[in-house]
Amino acid sequence: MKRLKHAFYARDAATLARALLGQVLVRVLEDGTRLAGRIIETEAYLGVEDKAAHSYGGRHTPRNAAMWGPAGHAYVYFIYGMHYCVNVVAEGPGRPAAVLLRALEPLEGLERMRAHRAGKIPAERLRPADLCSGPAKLAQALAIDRGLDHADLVEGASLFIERGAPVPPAEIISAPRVGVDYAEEWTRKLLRFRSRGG
DNA sequence: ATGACGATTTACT
DNA sequence: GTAAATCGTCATA
Repeated sequence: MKRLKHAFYARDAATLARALLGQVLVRVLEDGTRLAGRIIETEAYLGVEDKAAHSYGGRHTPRNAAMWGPAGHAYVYFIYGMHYCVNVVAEGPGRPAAVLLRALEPLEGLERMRAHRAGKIPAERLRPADLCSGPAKLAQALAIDRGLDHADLVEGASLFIERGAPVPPAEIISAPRVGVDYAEEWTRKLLRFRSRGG
């Protein structure tokens, strides 16, 4: 498989969000274990004009600094006091846009993902479909935390994306983004993308 | 120094 | 359907 290069990421977030569907997110653990999943759901956060984005209004804080950095790096943030979410930085300098990875279809390292997700959850509920079916779930399954904020997906060794089969436009379902009810007119915009049939 | 809140998940009624 | 869990971050002072 071939790793996606910088040019793939350096596009507007909505275009990147659609292009990421079907690509394969790869996480290499400290011990060399490879975890991978096909990206099946994304959300685009467009930049300073997007009231749902962390960069809205030009906000540039320690937390969201990665959004202002180079395309093709990770933006990982901690939310609700207990969860991490993973984004892929889009666009380029001065354009703080990113794509939130919302769901994967697990492909490699399922046992390890299950172990990461375990905790109090009964084994029966750790079917493959439950491992990466949400932004915080996939971060947990792939052991992605603040340590991977700013990680370079183009050159880095621990997190990157490999070329998969792109999802044709006709197979992409658009919907409003989740959890952004505060974003006024930006709440309704169709910036969430899902591969039909998962 | 303080306080309100969040790009979620889970369990429970 | 509703609510709890749980704390870093940021705006305000």
